[in-house]
Amino acid sequence: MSKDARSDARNKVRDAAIALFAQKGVKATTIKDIARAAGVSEGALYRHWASKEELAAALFAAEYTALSHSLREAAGSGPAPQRLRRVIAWAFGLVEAAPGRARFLLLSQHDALPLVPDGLETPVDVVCAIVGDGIAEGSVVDADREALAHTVIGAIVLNIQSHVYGRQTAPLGTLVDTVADALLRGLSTGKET
Amino acid sequence: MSKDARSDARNKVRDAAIALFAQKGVKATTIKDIARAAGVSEGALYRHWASKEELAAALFAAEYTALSHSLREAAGSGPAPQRLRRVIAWAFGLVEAAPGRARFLLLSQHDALPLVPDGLETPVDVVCAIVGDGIAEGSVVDADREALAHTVIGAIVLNIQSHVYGRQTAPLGTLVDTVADALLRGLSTGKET
Amino acid sequence: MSKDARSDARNKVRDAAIALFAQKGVKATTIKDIARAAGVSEGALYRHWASKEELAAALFAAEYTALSHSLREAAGSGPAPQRLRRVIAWAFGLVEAAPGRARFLLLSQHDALPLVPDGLETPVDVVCAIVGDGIAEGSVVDADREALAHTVIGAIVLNIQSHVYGRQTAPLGTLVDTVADALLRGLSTGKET
Amino acid sequence: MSKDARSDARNKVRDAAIALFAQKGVKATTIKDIARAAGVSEGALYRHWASKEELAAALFAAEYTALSHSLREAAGSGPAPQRLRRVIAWAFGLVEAAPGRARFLLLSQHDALPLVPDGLETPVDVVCAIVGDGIAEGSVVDADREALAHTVIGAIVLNIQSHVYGRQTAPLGTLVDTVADALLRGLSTGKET
DNA sequence: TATGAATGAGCCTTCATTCAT
DNA sequence: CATGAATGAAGGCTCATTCAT
Repeated sequence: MSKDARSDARNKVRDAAIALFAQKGVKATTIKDIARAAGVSEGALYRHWASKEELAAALFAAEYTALSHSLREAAGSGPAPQRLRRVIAWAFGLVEAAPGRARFLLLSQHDALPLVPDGLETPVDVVCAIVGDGIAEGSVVDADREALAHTVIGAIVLNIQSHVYGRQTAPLGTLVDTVADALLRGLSTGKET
Repeated sequence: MSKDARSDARNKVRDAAIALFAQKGVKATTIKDIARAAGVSEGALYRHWASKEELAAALFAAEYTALSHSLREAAGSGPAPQRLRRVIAWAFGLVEAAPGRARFLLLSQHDALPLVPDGLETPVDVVCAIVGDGIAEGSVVDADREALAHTVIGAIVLNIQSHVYGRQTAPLGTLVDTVADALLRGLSTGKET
Repeated sequence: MSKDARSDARNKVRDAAIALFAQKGVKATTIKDIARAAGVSEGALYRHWASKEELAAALFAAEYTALSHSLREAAGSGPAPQRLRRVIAWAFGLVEAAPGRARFLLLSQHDALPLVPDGLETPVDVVCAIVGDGIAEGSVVDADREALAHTVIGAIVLNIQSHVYGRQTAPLGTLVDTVADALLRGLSTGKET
Repeated sequence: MSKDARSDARNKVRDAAIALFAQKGVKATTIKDIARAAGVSEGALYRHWASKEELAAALFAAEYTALSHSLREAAGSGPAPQRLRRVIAWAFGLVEAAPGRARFLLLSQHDALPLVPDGLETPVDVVCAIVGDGIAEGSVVDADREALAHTVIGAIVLNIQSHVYGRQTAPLGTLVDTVADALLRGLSTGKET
């Protein structure tokens, strides 16, 4: 079906673009690069996205919100500290399962973050919400919700970054507890709901 | 004096370039942009740096190592937890004192970090060293030094980022204790040396 | 047909470039010059050649080897002195038939000769071979083959040059016998095989 | 004396420029190259010549006419064939004594020849005159003077070129007789005056 | 509809020339 | 006078985008 064919092209382009953007950055990746890697023509690309920049923005937004959903799902339910631990574990797991996607999100954030539309739920929102829940339920210390959430996210992101850039050689999986313990010891009140 | 004039040109270019790189990134900033903003000719730039890439790398390396030195100085001496708290306070202070520099370091890291020569001491090294000292002296929990250091750095960086991008509206100064308390509660053993 | 269009572009560029290189030399001819003269865009040029230098080298190599083949054909067979006379006649004829090509070969030789790949047969090789044959068959004096060949080629080239530069106003056609007689009287043994 | 100092600068520039022009061609040699090699400032150059092109033209014209004088002197007197033989010997000798100058004359001729003012005596004129004398005195065959002269000059130039470009490995000195014999056998009537 | 050749604005860089010191 | 930093036009080349086929 033509619909499927089109979807195929979209997917091939999406995967190729993410991989290339992750390797070289958006600016350094050319339309020709993407088209060749995806096995489509350069013109075909413009049938689905209006420009290279829009492609990057759309891809980033999609990955970014997909990440939010996955994170929310991975967090599950229960007391906030437990949910945060699961978030950390899941994030570290993602890098090992899909390093290209992780690198893409990392590398493109400064280019693309400003282009993400306002209403969408972001991974930051997800963690903020969990922290907010924790404060409400008394399991997380009562402090600036955003500040605590960014503390958690920062810890995750930088550990991932150091792994991706090769400074951290220990497998991320082995660090989940180290990071989560340190973080949760800092954020938790110790009281369970 | 010609010496001063030369320094002036260098400094004007440096400041203009840092501001522009911070606004738009290295790739999106043109030589013409920099020359115009600095009030010098395009050619003049090549008397001081061999290429745009080298300019970016030199600027980044200089700021990056200056940051390391400042961080080390700001940390002072004493038990690691106290030194880390001072690092956090200093970093948050820097953003309010020199937002352009902070944005430059944040935005250029993915472009320029790979170009920083190997031997130099980085801000990451500084924090790692402090954490390492803390572990040695028993004031910091005994865990992967890099992971803990990146947890601290990530917390700092992401809080700065959220401030720079306007998500966090509270002045960073008011968040020092929130972030430091959470982090240090997580990292400290409670034992002082 | 697209195939023809492509060939057209290549040919238009080739002809324009040869003419311009012949007028001003490779270095002094700009890509813009060529594109304008050929009626194509500047970028189009890079679809066929990787750089201006490669364009010049490819064009020169093609003309240079085409010249070799023509020379060899024009020489025909028979005793070396007769073949050399035909070479001279043919070379002088070429200048009148295609002065642009001749000028191009003359003007570009210092720029482009070093870029011609080693294995190719050059016009110099052709004349050397004829002289070598002549020595072997006893129709040419027994002396350094290269030196004799360059004597012949030099006589041809300089007469062409003086014609192209307007010093020699007599039509080259009328000089074939003058030059050939002088040269062959000098090279021949007088013995026919 | 300042006059001497100026002359020194002129000479240093001249020698450096000739060497560089001979190595890389006029276009590829920069003012900075010349100034550095000559040990003078870039601005100093403009005190003696109005532009790089004028420098090249002046240098070429000077070498070109110096060559004429040397050639005329070297030719000496006597029957034309003997004088031509001395011309050949002298030219081949020059290449071994001053290869830079020879290369410069060879390489720059297409760029600079059109700029040589009309009235000056050129090496071509010198040979033409000798050939003309030869015809008048009956020692050279009665044919187009220019054509015969260019035959001689071409033989010289191409043999030098093949030597300079490394195709001819035999020392030029050993080829004087080969080339001169062939040429003079072709041009002479055999009658001495 | 898909293709990929063509376009041309714009980029980085060079370098002849000028001129303040 | 000599110097060499500054200028800025111009060059070669790239690449996002368009459009004829």
